[in-house]
Amino acid sequence: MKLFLIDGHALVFKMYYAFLGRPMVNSKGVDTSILFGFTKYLLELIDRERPTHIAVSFDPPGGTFRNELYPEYKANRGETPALVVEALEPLTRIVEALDIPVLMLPGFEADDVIGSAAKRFEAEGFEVFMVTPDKDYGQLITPHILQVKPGKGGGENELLGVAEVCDKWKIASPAQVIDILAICGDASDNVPGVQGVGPVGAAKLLGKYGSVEGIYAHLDELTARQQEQFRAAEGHIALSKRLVTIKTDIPLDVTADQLVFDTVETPELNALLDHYEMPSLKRLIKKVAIADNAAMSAAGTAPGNRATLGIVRGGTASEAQRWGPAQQDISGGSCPLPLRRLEVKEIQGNKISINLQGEKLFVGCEAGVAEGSFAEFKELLEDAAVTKVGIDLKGQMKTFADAGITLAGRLEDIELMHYLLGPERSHKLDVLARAYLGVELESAAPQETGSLFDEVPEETGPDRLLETAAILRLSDCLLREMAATEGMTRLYDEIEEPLIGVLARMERTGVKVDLGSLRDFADGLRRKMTEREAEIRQRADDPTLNILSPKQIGVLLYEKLQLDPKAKKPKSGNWPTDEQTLSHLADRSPIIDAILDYRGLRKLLSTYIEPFGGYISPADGRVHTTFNQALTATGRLSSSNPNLQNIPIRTEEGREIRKAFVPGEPGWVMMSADYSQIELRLMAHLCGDAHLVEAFRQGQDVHAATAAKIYHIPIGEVTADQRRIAKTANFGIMYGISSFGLAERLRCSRSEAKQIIDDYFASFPSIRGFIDATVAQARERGYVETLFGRRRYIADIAAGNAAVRALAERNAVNAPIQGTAADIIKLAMTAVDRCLREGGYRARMVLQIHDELLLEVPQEEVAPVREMLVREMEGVISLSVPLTVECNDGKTWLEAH
DNA sequence: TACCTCACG
DNA sequence: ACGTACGTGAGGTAG
Repeated sequence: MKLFLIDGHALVFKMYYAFLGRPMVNSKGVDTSILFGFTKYLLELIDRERPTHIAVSFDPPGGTFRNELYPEYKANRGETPALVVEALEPLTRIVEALDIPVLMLPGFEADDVIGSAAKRFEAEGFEVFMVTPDKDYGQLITPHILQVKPGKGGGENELLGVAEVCDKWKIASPAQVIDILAICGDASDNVPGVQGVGPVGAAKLLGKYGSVEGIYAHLDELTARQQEQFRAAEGHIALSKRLVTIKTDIPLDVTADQLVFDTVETPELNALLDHYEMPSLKRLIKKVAIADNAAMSAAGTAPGNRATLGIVRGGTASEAQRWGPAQQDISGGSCPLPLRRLEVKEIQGNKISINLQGEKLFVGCEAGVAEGSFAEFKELLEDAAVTKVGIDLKGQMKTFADAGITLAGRLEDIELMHYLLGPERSHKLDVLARAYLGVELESAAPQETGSLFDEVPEETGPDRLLETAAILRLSDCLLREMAATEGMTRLYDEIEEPLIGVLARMERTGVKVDLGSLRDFADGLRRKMTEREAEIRQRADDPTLNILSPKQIGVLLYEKLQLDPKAKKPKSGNWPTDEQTLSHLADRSPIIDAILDYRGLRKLLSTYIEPFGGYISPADGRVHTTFNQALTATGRLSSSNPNLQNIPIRTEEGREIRKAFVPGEPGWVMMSADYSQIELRLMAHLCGDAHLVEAFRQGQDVHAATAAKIYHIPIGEVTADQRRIAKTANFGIMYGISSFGLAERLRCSRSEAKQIIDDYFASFPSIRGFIDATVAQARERGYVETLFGRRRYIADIAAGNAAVRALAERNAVNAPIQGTAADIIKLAMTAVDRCLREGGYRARMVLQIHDELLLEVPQEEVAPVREMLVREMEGVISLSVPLTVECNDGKTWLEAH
C-alpha cells in the first residue's frame, strides 16, 4: 500500500515561481498557471507512482502554534502573492473533484499534519511518500517514509530515503536534520540559528556530539570563536529547535480507507477542466485512466467503494472532553474552544451562545459554558445588550416565549448565516464544526460485539457543552466570512436577522382552520370517490385495481386497453401516467377523466383534509406551520408540518379547502395582500427593457402588451388566445424555456413554439441580453445574485453534460428573479410586523405564501391595516417599474382573494 | 428508500 | 446527440 501525502502549499509556491516568467492565461484573462501546473503535476504523479492512497494538505488560514511560541515566526515574509491566494479555492475544488481528501487542521501547518499522518500510517504498514520540495521534511524520513522532491523545471522527481538525506547533510540519522536546521536557522521563516555556523560546521559538530544539547554540554571543547557564537545563541536555540521540529503526534480523525484513491476520471474533474480551459489535462486524464483500468483488471480488483470525505480535520471529541484551561492550549491537538465548565452565575459578556435541549439550556460565553434551567438565565436572555448565538433561534425563541421569556438582543443564527454563504450546502452543526473549527462533535458509536455479556454501554449522547462552545466560535468564523463576501453582512442584518422574530411570532400565532366545514366537504368528496372508483373498476374490468398505483394504471392504459399503441415502453419500465400525459389521451376513453378525477379527490382528502386534524393544536385550536428560513436555493421560505404554502386554489373543488381558513375571533376577517406580477416586474427591471418597463408604468395588462409586441398589432386587438400564449411565454422566459417546453404547454408544434420564442426575443432584445449576461456571470464568478446580494452558486454551469449544463443555466437565470422577489417580501414582512406592533393593532400576520401575506384583522382595523399593508409592501424598494399590491378581505381565505 | 404524482407561487 | 420551465412539501406505492 502506497500512501502519498502531498504538501499542497509548498507545491503551489513552486508552481507560482515556475510560471512567473511565462504565465498561462485563459480566454477570460484569468491566470491559470498555478492551477494548471499543480493539476498536471498531480496527474503525472498518479500516473507514474500509482498510489493506493492519497491525501493533500494545505496550511490553514490564520496563525499556527509556532506563532504562539514565537510571534516573529515568518514575520519578515512578504504578502502572499495574490496569484497564490486566488489559486487556493479552485485548487481545493480540483482536489475534491478527484475525491482526494484535504487534510487541514487549524493551528498547524501542512508539515505537521503530514508528519503526523506519515508516522501514523507507517505504523499501520504503509509505504509513505511525502511529496514536497521542502528540506525540513528530511527529519521525518525512515525506511518506510520517503520524500518525493519535485524536479526543477518539471524534471524527474527525486526520491529521498534515509541514505540520501544523511548523505546530503553529512549526518548520521534523519532526526539530526532538526539540529542542523536549528543551528543554521531559517531566514525565510525568520527562525534564528547560531550566527556564523552553517550546515557544514553544524554537521561536523553533530558528528561529534550528536545533538544541539550535546554540543552545549561540551561547549568548552569548541574553538573560542565557536564558543562565542553558540553562547550568543544559547537564549533562543531551544526555541529554534521547537520551531523547526515537525509535529508527529497530532491526533488525526482520518482512517486509511478514507484515503483510498480510486480514479482520476471523474465527471467533476472533467467539468472543472472544461471550466478552466485545460483540454490537454483532459487528455492526460484519459491516458491515466486507461492505464489505470488495465492495471485494475490485471490485478483482478475493482475500484473499491470508498467513503467520500470532504475536508477532514483532526481533533477529537474525546480529547475536547478534557475540561479545564489545558483545553485552551492550542498545541493540545484540538481547537481552542471556551470549554471551561462554569456556574450559571459566571456567564457574562456581550455575546453568548444558547443551546436548548429539552428542558435544559446550555449557555456559552468567552469564559466557558454553563448548564441550567430557563429561569436561571431569564435575565440574560431578555437583556437586549447581549447578542445571542445559536442554531434555529426562531425555534428557541418560540420555546422561550412559551415559558414567558422574551428572547432579546441581536441574533446570530449560525445556520442562517451559513445558509447565506452557500444556500445549497449543509448547515448542520457537526459539519460546520468540523469544517471551520476542526472539532468532531459526533462521538463514535460504542463498539457492538453483540455478546450477551457485554456491559451496557454508557450514555453516549452528543456533548452539549462542546456543542455550545463550538456554536459560539462558529459565529466568529461565519461573521468573518460574511464580512469578506460582498453584501452578505447587510443581507443578514437587514433582511434575515429581523425576520427571525417575525416568523417566530407568525408560527406561534398560527391560523384557525375550521375542521367542521372541512369534514362536511370531505363527506361529499368520499361519495364522489366511491362512484368514480366503481366506474373505473368496471371499465377496467378489474375489481382489484389500485387506482393510485401508477404502475398498475400504466399497464392498464397502455397494455390492456392499448390507448396509445404508438407509445414505446420507457426503459425505466414505468409508463408515464402523470396528469399531462393522461389528459392527452382523454378523448380515447372516458376512463381517463375518471382516473384523473379520482386522483384529484384522493389528493384533496389525503393531503389537505385528513391530516389537518392532527395539526390542530389542542391549546388554541389553531394550526402552526413551521417556516424554514434556511432551506431553498433561491432565498424563498418554505413551509412544513403542515405545508400551508400549497393549499389548493386552481380547481373549483380545491378552492373549497380555503373556506376552512378563517379568523380566530368573531367579528374578524381574513385579509390577503399580494404582489401583482412581482417576478415579471423584476425581470423588466433587471433587463431594463423599455417596452416592458413602459407597460408596467402605464398599468397595462402586461401579457396583452407582450402579445401586441410579438404579433405587431395594437394592444386593443389582442385576442384572448394571443394573450394566453404571451402569458405562457412570459413565464417560460423567466424559467429558461425551450421550444419543446413551450410547445408542450401551448399544445402546439415545436416549430410554432420556436417561432413564438424567436418573435419574443426579437421584440424584447434586452431580455436576451439579460439572460446571456446572467449565464456569463455564473460562468465567470460561479454564482449569480439578487438585487440585495443574495447568492446562488451554480456548480454545474460548466458541466460537460449538455442537459446538466442547460439546467444550470436555467437556474442561473431564474435565481436572481425568484430570489429578489423573496428578498422584497421578507423586507415587507419585517416592515408590516413592525407597523402592526408599533401601531398597537390587534391584527396579526399569519401566513406568507411567496408573494402573498395573509392576516387576520378585527373588523374595525380593516381600513387602516389595508392602507398600511399596501404602503409598506409597495414601498420596500423603488425600481424602474412600480410594485403594486392587491389587497382584499373576507370571511375566509377564499373570500379574501 | 426511491420514485411518482400533484398541490402551491 | 440529448432532454426539455424555476422553486417547494407531502402522500402514496413498490422494492
